Amino acid sequence: MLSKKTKYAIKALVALGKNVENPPMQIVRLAEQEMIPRKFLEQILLDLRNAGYLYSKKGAGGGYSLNKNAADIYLADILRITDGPIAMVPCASLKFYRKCDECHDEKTCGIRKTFIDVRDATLQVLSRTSVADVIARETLDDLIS
Amino acid sequence: MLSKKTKYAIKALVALGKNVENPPMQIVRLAEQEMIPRKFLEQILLDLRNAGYLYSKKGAGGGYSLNKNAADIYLADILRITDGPIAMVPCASLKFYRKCDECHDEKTCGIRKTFIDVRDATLQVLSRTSVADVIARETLDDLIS
DNA sequence: AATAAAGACTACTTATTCAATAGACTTTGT
DNA sequence: ACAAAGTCTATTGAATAAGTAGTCTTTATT
Repeated sequence: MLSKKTKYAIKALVALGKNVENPPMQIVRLAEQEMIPRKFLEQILLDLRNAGYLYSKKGAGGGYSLNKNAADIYLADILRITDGPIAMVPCASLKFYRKCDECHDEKTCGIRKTFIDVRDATLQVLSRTSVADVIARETLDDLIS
Repeated sequence: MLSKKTKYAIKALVALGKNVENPPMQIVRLAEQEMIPRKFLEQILLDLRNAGYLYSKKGAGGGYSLNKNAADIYLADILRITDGPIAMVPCASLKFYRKCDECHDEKTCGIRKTFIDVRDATLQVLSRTSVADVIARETLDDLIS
């Protein structure tokens, strides 16, 4: 399951993506609008900022805005920042590889191979879906329904 | 991440799948062989049994064996027994649907749509991979290397 | 019939991780 | 100078996962 942290991160990015024409958005406003606990959101935004996805400005009139085009922010990368590995077992992780405690011989582990396939299938979606895509999908259905 | 419970479950099924020509295997033996805490394994096997995947026999000479052909035991179903939903968000789950707390309007939720795609991609692998496949993949590489 | 070898079931405890909160510090515009 | 923002680290509380314990039931063997 996705952590709340990750859900909040995605929601924040989507909100900032929609806010791109306007002046930077303050944490407090974002927290209220998206119903995210303020101090928790603060940490999340900080992580995203330190990873280069957000631009922030201190002081009066400050706030947060996207530091990249929404179309260049992929969910896979966000998940990795907030939740760590995408693979379901550490030994199948691309970016956070760790040996499984339970695993004797990784070379012949059928479980590992299967979960590498799962990881690839997951990434097929997540590393191609951007914040812009998520926004597009929302507004698309707004129009239809 | 997969829980240890699920990893243990898969390992147990694989071990029992390999043991299919022999008399039923006792919990204690299985626990030793697969390095799984005995009492924890006991619970796991019970779950798998109650779900119809294992046959068990009490008393002297008793033990556990598969109740289905290993080729008919799919990982997706096992995961659901031991870990619950496969989807990364409850609102995208096929078998364990629940509304997300954070979600206002599910109909237009871009996050939901994306994670339905992820779920489908994951199931594409997990609902086609059986215990027999896992075993095959192990022994296959035994031969090659 | 007695006994021992197994599994069945339920309850409990402990450890770990997640979610949230708190507070002191820094930067910047007016 | 001051207030409005973000920065950063530490701590607390809650939930879940992992593991443990103990008693009950069934069955094969003698």
